[in-house]
Amino acid sequence: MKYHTGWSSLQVTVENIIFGFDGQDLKLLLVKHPDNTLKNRWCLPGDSLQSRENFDQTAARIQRALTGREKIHQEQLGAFGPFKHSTGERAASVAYFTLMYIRSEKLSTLHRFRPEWHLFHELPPLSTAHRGILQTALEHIRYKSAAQPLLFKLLPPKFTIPQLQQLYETIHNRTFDKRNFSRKMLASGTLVKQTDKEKISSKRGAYYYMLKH
Amino acid sequence: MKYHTGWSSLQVTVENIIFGFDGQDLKLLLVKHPDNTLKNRWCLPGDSLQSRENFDQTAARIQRALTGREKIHQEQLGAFGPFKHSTGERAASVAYFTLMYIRSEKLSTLHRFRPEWHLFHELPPLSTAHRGILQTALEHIRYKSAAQPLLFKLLPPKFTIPQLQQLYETIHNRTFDKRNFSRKMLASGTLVKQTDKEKISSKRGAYYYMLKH
DNA sequence: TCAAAAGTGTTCACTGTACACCCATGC
DNA sequence: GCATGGGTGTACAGTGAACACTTTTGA
Repeated sequence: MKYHTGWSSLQVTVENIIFGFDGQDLKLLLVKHPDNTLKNRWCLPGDSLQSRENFDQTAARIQRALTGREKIHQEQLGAFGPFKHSTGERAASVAYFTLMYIRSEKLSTLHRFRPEWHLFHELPPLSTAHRGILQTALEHIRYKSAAQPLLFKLLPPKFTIPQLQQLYETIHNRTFDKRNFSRKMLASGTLVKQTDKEKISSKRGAYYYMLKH
Repeated sequence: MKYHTGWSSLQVTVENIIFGFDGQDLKLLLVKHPDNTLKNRWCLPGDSLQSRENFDQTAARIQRALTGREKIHQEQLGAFGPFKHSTGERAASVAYFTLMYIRSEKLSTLHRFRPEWHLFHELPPLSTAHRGILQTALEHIRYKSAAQPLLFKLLPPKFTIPQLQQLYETIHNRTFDKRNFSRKMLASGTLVKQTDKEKISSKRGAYYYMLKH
């Protein structure tokens, strides 16, 4: 055992699972590489560390560069690998996930890697490593959102209970009873009913809610 | 954003939080560096990756080398850093925790880094980075053991309910009602009562239990 | 016989879940 | 006037938490 002597160094990238919700569908942000080996292949957005950055800061920078937004909820999932890449190089990933709501701006105009939102239920093929990371992210989010108000991070400032329920059902891949669901959410005491309604997805319209504070 | 080109490589070590329980006290395995800069300072055991190893394998190797045992429960906590070390180098850690019971063998004879079990309540001073990792490990284990039968991994094949309760109380840093505690543990259906008793810690003696299968 | 730890039951509040009907509106 | 999705209440079971006394035995 070498023990902290004879350091061997490693190529490390920070990969980002960026989930977005537009009030209707759950989506995942993917990019297309401009380099040769992975041309025309959709990938999780990622980058290596810049000098003086730590992992958290790198993940925040990537997310900011692609989405144009600050202060989005972000958590680390862990370190994966090292994998043997198709290029023959061995490299490791530190993976993060991000939860955000999707405003109407087009992403593609913002960045040269052509970031695009993909419907979560219709994702293009990803590499094995990226599929593994995505699977881990999903399990993590399911587990955590069962106990904590995590999924609110995906919602816009104003949202309806049916939207919230749809989001939970997509993530957990099951249905919930709407009476029990709304009772539980309202019982948390963090939702404030607004006076206006969302009238796109139904004739009657559903009241908007906002988070307290 | 460089995006997977112009790789910058990083010095990465795998650090291990190895918890042990001897039926009485919770302990943490620490080592002493043989090199100059950190001489006579207790540290978390860690190492860099050997060629072809992934993070899981490195953690397993370290743990095997120090404890002489295979197949011990091990989970990744995540990636930390990069930190600026006292040597001036920037390096990152991937941290793992391990839960095991302590047999009677002396560790110190097994390894040149003088691994020793330290009482969890009386740890020597550790570096800031290592203290942070340890804190994360504790929170993770508390959170997870509240919902899952994680702490059984710390127990020897034969154990008593009072030992199990003491372990939970140490990890969670609180007391539990012994009637509720034993009822809940027995209700899980995974404990098999033995016919013999542990008679060291009380005159009456406490029945041993084993995990099913 | 006393001290020290082991063992054991009941009650209550809360939480999750099952389940069905009326409401408001645009077409 | 009807189809579509929004909104609401009740009953029951399971789980977690509070709480006190008897048992065993070594010293």
